[in-house]
Amino acid sequence: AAAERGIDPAKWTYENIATMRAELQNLGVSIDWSREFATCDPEYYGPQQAWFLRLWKKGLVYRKEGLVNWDPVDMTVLANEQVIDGRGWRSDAIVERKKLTQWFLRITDYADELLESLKTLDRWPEKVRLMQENWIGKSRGLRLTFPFAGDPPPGFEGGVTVYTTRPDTLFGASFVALSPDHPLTEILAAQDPRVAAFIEECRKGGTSEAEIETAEKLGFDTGLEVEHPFDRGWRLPVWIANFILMDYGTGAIFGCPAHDQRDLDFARKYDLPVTPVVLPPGADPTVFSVDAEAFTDAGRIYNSRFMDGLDVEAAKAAAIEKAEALGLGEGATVYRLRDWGIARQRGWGCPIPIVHCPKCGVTPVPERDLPVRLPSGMDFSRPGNALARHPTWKHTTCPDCGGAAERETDTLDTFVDSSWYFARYVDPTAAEPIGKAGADYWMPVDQYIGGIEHAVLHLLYARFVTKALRDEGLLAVDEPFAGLFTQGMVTHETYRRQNGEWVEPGEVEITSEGQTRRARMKSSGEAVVIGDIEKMSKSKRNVVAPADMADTYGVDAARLCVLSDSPPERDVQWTAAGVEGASRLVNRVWAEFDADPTTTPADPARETELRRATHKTIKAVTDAIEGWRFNSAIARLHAFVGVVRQHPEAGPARREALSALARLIAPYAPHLAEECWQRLGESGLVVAAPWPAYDPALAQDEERVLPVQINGKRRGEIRAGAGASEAEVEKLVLDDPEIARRLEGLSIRRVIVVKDRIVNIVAA
RNA sequence: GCGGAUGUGGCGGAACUGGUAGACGCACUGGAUUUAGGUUCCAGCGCCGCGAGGCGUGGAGGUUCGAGUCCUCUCAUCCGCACCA
Repeated sequence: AAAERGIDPAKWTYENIATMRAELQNLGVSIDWSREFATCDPEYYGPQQAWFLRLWKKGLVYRKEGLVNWDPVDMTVLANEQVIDGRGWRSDAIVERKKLTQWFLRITDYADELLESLKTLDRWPEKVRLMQENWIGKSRGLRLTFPFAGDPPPGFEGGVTVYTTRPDTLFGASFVALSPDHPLTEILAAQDPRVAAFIEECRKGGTSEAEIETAEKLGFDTGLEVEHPFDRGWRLPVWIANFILMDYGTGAIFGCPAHDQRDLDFARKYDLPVTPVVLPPGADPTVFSVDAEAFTDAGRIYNSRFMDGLDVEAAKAAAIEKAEALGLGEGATVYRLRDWGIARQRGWGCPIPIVHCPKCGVTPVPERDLPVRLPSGMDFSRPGNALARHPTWKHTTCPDCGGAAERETDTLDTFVDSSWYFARYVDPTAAEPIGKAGADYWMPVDQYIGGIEHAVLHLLYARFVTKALRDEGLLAVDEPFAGLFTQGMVTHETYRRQNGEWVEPGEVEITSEGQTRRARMKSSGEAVVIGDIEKMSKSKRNVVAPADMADTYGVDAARLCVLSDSPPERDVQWTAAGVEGASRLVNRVWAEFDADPTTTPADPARETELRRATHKTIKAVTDAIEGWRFNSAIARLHAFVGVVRQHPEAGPARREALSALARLIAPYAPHLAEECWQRLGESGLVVAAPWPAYDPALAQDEERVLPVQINGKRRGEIRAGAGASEAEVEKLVLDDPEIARRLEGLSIRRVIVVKDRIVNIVAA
């Protein structure tokens, strides 16, 4: 964003922060600003570098080759988001998957704990725990080696080792397939230009799993053959296939087309055999066949020699036992979770505090020399790493030998920044990365709030970093967030100029002609393309701030409007419609406090009526807030104001009602509430006043209206006292002339009375 | 492709554990106040039907005295898929 505007990213970032801080303050959001920091402050990323080095010394940080999106025209690494349909967003060149030495954090060392301690997070949404469980993807299976028929290819030892979660289907194998990134594939590519060409074909396009998994399946028959581990006379062809990920399992699979859909698609395309070995319950083994759809459910094993007749689970165990006895495999636990690649080739980020010395190798910067600061004057006008091409920054001396050396020019993924900031808030100026006294007092975070889009990555990284820092003695908790609430996405229409540039909604003027809506730039009149409704994001620029609404209607109306629209966990399409209603509520509330009450003496029945409404409202609003149903709470306040207005008589009931109203509305409309509180003659601030309590006896009606159904259809209603017994209610129903008329000619089979709820008569 | 959600009037949504579907708000319609417009107030407002009544919670089945809610299948949309963060 800064490069697009030709300004320094630091300036851009701090200006944005200032804007947002002003907006939050204007909205009256209660934040302890004394603890504020930015993750791009050296005072923050310095301590981050300190713990990074501690993890490095511990072996939790390491370097290995990883795949990146490479734009061959701009000669730069692209983020997945910058790869559109396999092409670079600026250059439009076909992106290649390229290997680069990268920095990684060993999150997989914590895979089991990350999975197990999900169970302790009882104040997290079930769906998030489920998504994390699936993401970690623990599976029990078999690691199994298929020996080569004949000698292995030159330069390669042993056979092809695959991992499978379905060893029960081994007799349905029809091929073995390697990832294009498998070591054997690379050896073959060096020997055979056709293999090299095939790999090159496979590497076209981005690195994202979605892209790889939805790409058309491509295969290459290497001509090599392996022996089936359970029948050495049975030979299987070795293919290379683009849908096999090097990062999962062993980077090689055996294909069982009858019982795996991807294998089946592959087998159909390349005309490989399809042999069913799991018989669906009730199917006839002489007739059953697999056509276009693989059978992946449980059944009975057949066509499988020593496993015949077993169920799927028993056969898995039998196959693992057999493989172990043969010395060709062993039962294995495998995780889908991969180590976390944290290096970015971007100038604007936390520098990795490492020096590369020609003599000493990879050398950490001593703690006394931290923070390693970003230089000023980086050139962001071209794509690529501005830090790497800075003229002087990287040249330094080796902290160990004192000889000439170069700094690491990769920076840390900003996910690292966001994985521990909450622990820095406990003491933002502490000398240690995390102030102990503060952490002991504040951690874990009682209630964390974030968008559902963070369900896996951010929340998993933060959990991992917490555990890693705990093991370093920097934290004493196992989990960072005791409670989690996931907000829905706020979405808005997107707009693009003719040149493809995203445009902010504020710059666009919309006109409607009947059904068609057109958009154009307010400034130039240039036609703008109206795009999809998507989550608000900086990159798509479809962000709207509530500030405009506050300017027109006041902050309290804006707050009420935002909160009353929909429950917070649900996605919302941003609209200013509804702010009128919020504004009216503010005015109506004030009108009640501002009005001179009538001096008519209060009628006891009306007093009670108002008191009941007050106590019911307190209960409903309190319950709604505790259940995060802010929209329902506001609906109840709307209704309550109407009742208060119907009871203008001065008296204790009205005073009780107004006192409750001021306190109940305070979280939503704090400025209004304080004015109302003062008008009541109360001292102090309403935010400091106790939350109103309700009397349970007053918070319910004395009498209930029970609908009466006949055969499930509503046919009338009766009035009964609250808590009336089934017998009492049944008598009232049967005595009701209207019900009796309805039942003429019918005989009653059964009367179902649900206390205080409903009556249903089954009659024929 | 895989994982997770969501789907209710013209619109945002309500309905806590299976028990009156549509609270509350927006929009709209009519009326009162006003010279007029706006504000404010009152009333109406799921669909079909003159009515009795019938039909209605994406679609198709099922369980139940009773289903928006539970089960099976299905469709659509959204979020995530490891370099947007």
